[in-house]
Amino acid sequence: MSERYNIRETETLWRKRWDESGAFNVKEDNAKQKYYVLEMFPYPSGRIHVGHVRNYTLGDVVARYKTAKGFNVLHPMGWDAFGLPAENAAIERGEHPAKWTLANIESMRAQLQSMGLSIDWSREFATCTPEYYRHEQRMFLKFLEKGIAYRKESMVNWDPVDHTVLANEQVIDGCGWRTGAPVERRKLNQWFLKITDYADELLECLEKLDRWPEKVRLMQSNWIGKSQGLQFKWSITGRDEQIEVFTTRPDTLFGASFVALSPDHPLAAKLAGDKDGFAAFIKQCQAGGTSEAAIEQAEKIGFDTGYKATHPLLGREVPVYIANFILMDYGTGAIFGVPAHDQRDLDFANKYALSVRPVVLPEGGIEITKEAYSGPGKLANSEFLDGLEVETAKAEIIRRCEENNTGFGTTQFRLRDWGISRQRYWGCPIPIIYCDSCGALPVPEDQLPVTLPEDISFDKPGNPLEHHPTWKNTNCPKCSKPARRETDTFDTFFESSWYQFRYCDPKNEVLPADKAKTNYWMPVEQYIGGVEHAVLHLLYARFFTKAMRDCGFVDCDEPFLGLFTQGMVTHETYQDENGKWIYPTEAVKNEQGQYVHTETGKPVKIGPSIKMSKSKKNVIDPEEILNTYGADAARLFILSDSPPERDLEWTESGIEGAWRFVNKVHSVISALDAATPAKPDKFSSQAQDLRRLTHKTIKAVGEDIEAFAMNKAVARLREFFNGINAFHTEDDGDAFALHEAAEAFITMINPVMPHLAEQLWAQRGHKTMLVEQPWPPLDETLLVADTVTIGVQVNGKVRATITLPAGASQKEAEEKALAEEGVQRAIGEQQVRKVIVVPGRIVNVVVG
RNA sequence: GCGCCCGUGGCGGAAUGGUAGACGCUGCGGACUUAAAAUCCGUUGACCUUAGGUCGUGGGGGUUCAAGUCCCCCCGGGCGCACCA
Repeated sequence: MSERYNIRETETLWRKRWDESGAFNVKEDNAKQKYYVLEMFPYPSGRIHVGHVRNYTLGDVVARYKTAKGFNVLHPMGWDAFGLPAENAAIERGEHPAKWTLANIESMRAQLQSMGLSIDWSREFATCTPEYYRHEQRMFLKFLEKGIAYRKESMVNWDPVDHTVLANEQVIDGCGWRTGAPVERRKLNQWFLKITDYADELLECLEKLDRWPEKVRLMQSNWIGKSQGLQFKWSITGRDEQIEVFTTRPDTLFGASFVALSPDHPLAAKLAGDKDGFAAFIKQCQAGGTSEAAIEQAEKIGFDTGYKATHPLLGREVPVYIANFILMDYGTGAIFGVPAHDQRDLDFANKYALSVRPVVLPEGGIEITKEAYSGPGKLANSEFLDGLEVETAKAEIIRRCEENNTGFGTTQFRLRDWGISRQRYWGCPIPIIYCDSCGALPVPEDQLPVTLPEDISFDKPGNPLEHHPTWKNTNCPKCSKPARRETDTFDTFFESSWYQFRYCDPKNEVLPADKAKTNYWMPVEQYIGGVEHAVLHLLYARFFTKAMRDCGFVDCDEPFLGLFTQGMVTHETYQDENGKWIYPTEAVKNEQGQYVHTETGKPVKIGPSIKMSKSKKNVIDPEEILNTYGADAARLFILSDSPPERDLEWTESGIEGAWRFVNKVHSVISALDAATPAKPDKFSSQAQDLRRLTHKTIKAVGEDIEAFAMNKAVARLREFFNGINAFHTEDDGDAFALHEAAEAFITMINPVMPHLAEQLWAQRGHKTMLVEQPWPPLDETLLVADTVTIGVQVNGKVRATITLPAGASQKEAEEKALAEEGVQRAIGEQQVRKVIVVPGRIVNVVVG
């Protein structure tokens, strides 16, 4: 009979059993259909946060459900173990990054394991080990061979105090996030991956990713930024050089009032290098960093070269400027300005008193002062284009330029090549050797992997590898003379770009992964993670997959067939009477129902539920939750209420409600008779009702999980439980129905509350574990009820409900509906014009 | 500025165009208890004095026998992108 449910003991017991039996360890099996479910792997910060709990619970529900549905499910876990925090810990506490990282992995693994996830831990790896990153070095060299990797000079954010490159997101208000020093723009030799070669494929394949959120596909599409237009040349009066520009609005050529070059354009210095004020102008352009925000705030400034440019079709000269808002990385690094139809050009023209010539006129004409017109209209003041619509004019002018050989129609992308060099220690070494005579050479195959030196010092700013006394010294593989190693390491997004393949064959010493294995497991059917990686990681991983494919490593085009992006976890915020943020654990309700501080007893101000953050202290510690309420309650709560794609509000009452349910399920289900009764020929009506509920729930829960509507699945299960709890057995049929319901219930709560489910399953005398138990079979014939209760409307308003036999005719329904007292009252003196009967749904009496 | 998403009880949220508010949280009432906690039972959209009715899915219009759901306009909130030529 029901005894008190010992959560801690029971949960530990079942985790041990799963572990000992290797319940979640899988291998390729061609007889079974595979299903690969993957959650974004964590950075080993040392402690899991609630976001992890949500992420991995969602994945585990899918994994356990798909396993029960008969799939061969791969559900692995690993560690995204390279990255800055380890170096910061080394600087702050003098602890070696490797030691710090490995210790963090140990504690985080224990925390994750206490969630009871159905993970194949035998496949675990950490990306910071040579066993993992050696394959990256091989891939990189193969990329180099194939022209996918290359080296070039580029502009970067440079922190003058730390002597290191900063990513755009590490620049805050033009200053380094750690040092606070104003960031400089610097030209640096960096390694790049030619993601732009894949721009078209990356864009086109987005259409096929129909199990991705529309939002993410759109973000990637915007990021890739394909645009079509005309690339054509202007002559410079009195010089031989030509200026090539790209435009998406070739139709506005006759509205041109200037040509502008990027300050980084090779022609800029040629045309203006000897002019007064040029050096100062360039310096001004370089100040202020390269972050989007910094660029946006910058005022448009230009430098008049004094030269004029012409185009054969235009027949007049326009001035040539150098302007700070022209990007060298996009298009050709030069433009022609049409102030009337481009806001930036108009701002620039107004500042330098350049002419404004409208050439596209909407109905009724326009006057341009401060706002450019970019809408539709007919061309004017444009000679042979006059009267044409914008699109026709574009085509026409491209045709003319191609005819006179000054230009051609082309496509440009916003996407830029991926700069992968980082001046860091804690990353994968880039396997390159620099020789004064032979240049940059790949590290020979037999010298791979290039491993990080263990004796490393962080006492100087800048790249520790650069400062290492001996590590970078080596000999040229070609001429054997002394040479230097590349001291930069890969961007840590490198590791996460291919880890999905590595799980398929995590111990392979020769290859990233064996093709036979990746061909079996890949692609990932269901990927789950935060939306913050919509363009970064998710785009890199897609690109990497294609690059690996083209280098013969894999036969896969897209890594993730299905993607689910979960919402954030939020919590109320609390402030004490001085406005200081306090932790949720420091606020308690007093007898009057007001929140007060646990120590001072003074009132606490409650703020809105917002994303958990350390600065606002509105965080909860998953370990504490797992210890107090158990994994099942934590999992249940995190799946309840909120749809997974939306933000989830963490509340104490919510987790307590979940905990209550766990205990109640245990006491109620434990108390049921465990014996398996024989199936009788006849069932009482209450038994039929229960069986219908059972099979309705089997259908609904399956559909909900497939649709990621975990909150609905939980609601169905609770409803089902309420039905079981209210049931009183009176005959053999009832016993059978209850037995059927109980076993189905236990099987279906398994994805959500696996420990409790196993415990109840065992208590019912089963010798096999629930992890081997298939999803309960659905009997569709039991879904149909003998009677249906439907609403009766009069002019669309519900006035009564009637209960009819399942196969009742329309006439019966109509008669019964009209016989209802409430219906008659609503009809009153009015004339019945029409009666609409939708069988099994509604009766609507139209009067008036 | 452009694009996308979302507005339903005190709260989180359900609802193939067909009985709005499933399921839960909170609150309230009761049982049990010396008492409390736990547990159990009942109740919980607003308004009208009850039978019963009226109003209710951000606001306004429309389509329909029937609209939270479809269409148009507006308001509010959130997210993404943004000198990309």
